[in-house]
Amino acid sequence: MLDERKAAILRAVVEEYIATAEPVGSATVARASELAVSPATIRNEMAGLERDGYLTHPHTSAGRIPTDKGYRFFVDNMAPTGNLQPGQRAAVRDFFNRAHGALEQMLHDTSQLLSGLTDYAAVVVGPPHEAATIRSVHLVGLAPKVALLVAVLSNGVVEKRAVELADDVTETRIAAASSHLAQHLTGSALGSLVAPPSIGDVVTDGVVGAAFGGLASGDHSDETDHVFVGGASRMAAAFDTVESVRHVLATLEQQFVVVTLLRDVLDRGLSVAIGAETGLEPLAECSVVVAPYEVEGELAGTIGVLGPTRMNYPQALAAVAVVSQRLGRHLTEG
Amino acid sequence: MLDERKAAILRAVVEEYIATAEPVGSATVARASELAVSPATIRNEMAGLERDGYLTHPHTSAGRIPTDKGYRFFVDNMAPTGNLQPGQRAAVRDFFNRAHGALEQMLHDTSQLLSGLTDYAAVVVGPPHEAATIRSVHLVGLAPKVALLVAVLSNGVVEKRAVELADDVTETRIAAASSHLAQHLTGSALGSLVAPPSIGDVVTDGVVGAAFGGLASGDHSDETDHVFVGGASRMAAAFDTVESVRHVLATLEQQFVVVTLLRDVLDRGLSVAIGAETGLEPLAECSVVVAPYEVEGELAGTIGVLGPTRMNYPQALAAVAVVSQRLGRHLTEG
DNA sequence: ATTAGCACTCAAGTGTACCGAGTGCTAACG
DNA sequence: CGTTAGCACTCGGTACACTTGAGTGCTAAT
Repeated sequence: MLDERKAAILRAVVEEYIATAEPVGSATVARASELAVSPATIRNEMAGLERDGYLTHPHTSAGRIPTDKGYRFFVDNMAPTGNLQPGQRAAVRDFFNRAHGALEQMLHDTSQLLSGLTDYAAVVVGPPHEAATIRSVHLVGLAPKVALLVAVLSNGVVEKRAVELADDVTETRIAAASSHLAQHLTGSALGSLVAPPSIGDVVTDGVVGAAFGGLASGDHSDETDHVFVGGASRMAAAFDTVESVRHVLATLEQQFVVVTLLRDVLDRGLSVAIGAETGLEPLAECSVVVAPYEVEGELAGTIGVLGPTRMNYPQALAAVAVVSQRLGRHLTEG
Repeated sequence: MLDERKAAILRAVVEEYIATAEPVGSATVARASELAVSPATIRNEMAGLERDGYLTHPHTSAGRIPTDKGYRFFVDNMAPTGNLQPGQRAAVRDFFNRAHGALEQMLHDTSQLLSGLTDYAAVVVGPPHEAATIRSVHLVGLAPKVALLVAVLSNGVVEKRAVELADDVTETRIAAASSHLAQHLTGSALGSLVAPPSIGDVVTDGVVGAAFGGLASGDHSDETDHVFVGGASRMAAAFDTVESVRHVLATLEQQFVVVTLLRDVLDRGLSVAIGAETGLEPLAECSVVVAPYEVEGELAGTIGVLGPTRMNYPQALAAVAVVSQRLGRHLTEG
């Protein structure tokens, strides 16, 4: 553990570097920190911090910049749990008061909100579907050989699956299958479906089977369906080479990877992953701040912010905390 | 109009610049073009081309690069309507044979495909909803004061709208409203809906009205709902400053702008918009290649590719043409 | 009309010198 | 003994001069 003064110096370096993106030298620290000591003393201490792996040196005659470990210490031991600026607080409140309807739109807009608050990219992962129960199921014929299964879930999500039909299934058979499905599936959780019993008619049974299979099998692809990434362009500004931007963008485009990342971080009991801690090569220069949100007391989903390792952690933590909380409350009530 | 030789030289410059991204000089053109003339002659001609606005000069001792006008001429008069590479042809065929079900998933995947073919960003705009007819409508109660209206359209799209209810509308009233809506709206086009007649019960009528209002009013936001942008990270590689990338990204994130852009270009009867022709400031360094696709003979939607002005037009045109055609055919059949 | 020849331009690369920010070390200080 | 002033040292950045070479535009010869 670091002694009092080393910690203060580290904090000063981190805060300064976050603000300016330039290596910070002993003089700057002496000025910025509350410590009434000379730059020389600061230098000695910084040498120690470097030996212990909290700081680095781009080159001999430059100031210090934090390492991942340095950021980690900063976040764990002294992130001031910043508050949002009053204007931002108001923006969040406004946003959630102007309650929009559909869940998916809501999550999408939330990712925009969060990105706007932080000026980084924001990710919002919707509630998993397995837990939700089915409120209604309908099978609708579309074309001669294809029908669409539409299920409305208790959380407001609408799941749809195309169902391939054998040749010339009549409208009435589809209707029969539809009501049979509705009768047996309504009320059960998507994660634990049991196949409806046979109805006697072999054609209808086939339709029911196909439709049911679509619903049950689709589960694994669920996660992919409701991830919303907002403001990717904002985080571009935080990097200085096109290559870095491309790597990060490419990663953000893989929804599955993003979802996994957030879940991983949460599973490890963290709320921040810094640089290599993300476990993803292309995100080596990035940090992620995550928070779960709860609906009706149950863990429902995750939100997160992705920015450069030198992101404004206090601000990002505050934004994520506030938004996750309000989002959860909003979804619980509405 | 350009004489034979000038055209050949312009073509050589454009093709070379597209390939190398470096200003091309008279010697290179003399080597690359079929013309059996000396660099000096080429120089004279290039000076003419520059005077006429087809080429520019980054600086005195550099080669020439095409202007927007130069690209325009190239595209209009001699884009070789390139063919896809055999491997890519096969990839497209494979893609459309492995027909996935739901329309939206399909469009999303198509944007990925197109982006993969061209290595630029791809945009796919789905069919407008107004033309589609309603195949089925259901109103599903979600929470005490909120229900969800779900409409399945003939093109396979599922529209959903949250409907706010007055206090304590009973399940049976919702059911009544649902079947009343189904009875009167099924079969009509989303663009020309007429309000269902009163049913006698004032509460139920209220629910019906609210639901109907949601459907009818939502039209304008339709376009936003089904634009799919794929491979934005790919086009990052084509630019050399982070700023450029950010501008383009930010534009691509505004779905409405993207849709409008594609429609505008098509409305002007173009299939390519180059640089300033896009009409969008942040896309000054970009070109867009678009094509409509038809479902059952009717114009249904648009696809497009967005890349740098020095994009590989023949390739992009070929890719867009093939994909739009196969997409249309696929949607018509399936 | 074409082209060889040539003077000219200018970006990019190279070497040198210098500045200055910042360090690490040492010796003095309280 | 911790702190600090002083100082030599390091090294990236900038400025400048110089060279190189790609490429042009013009002119005069073919």
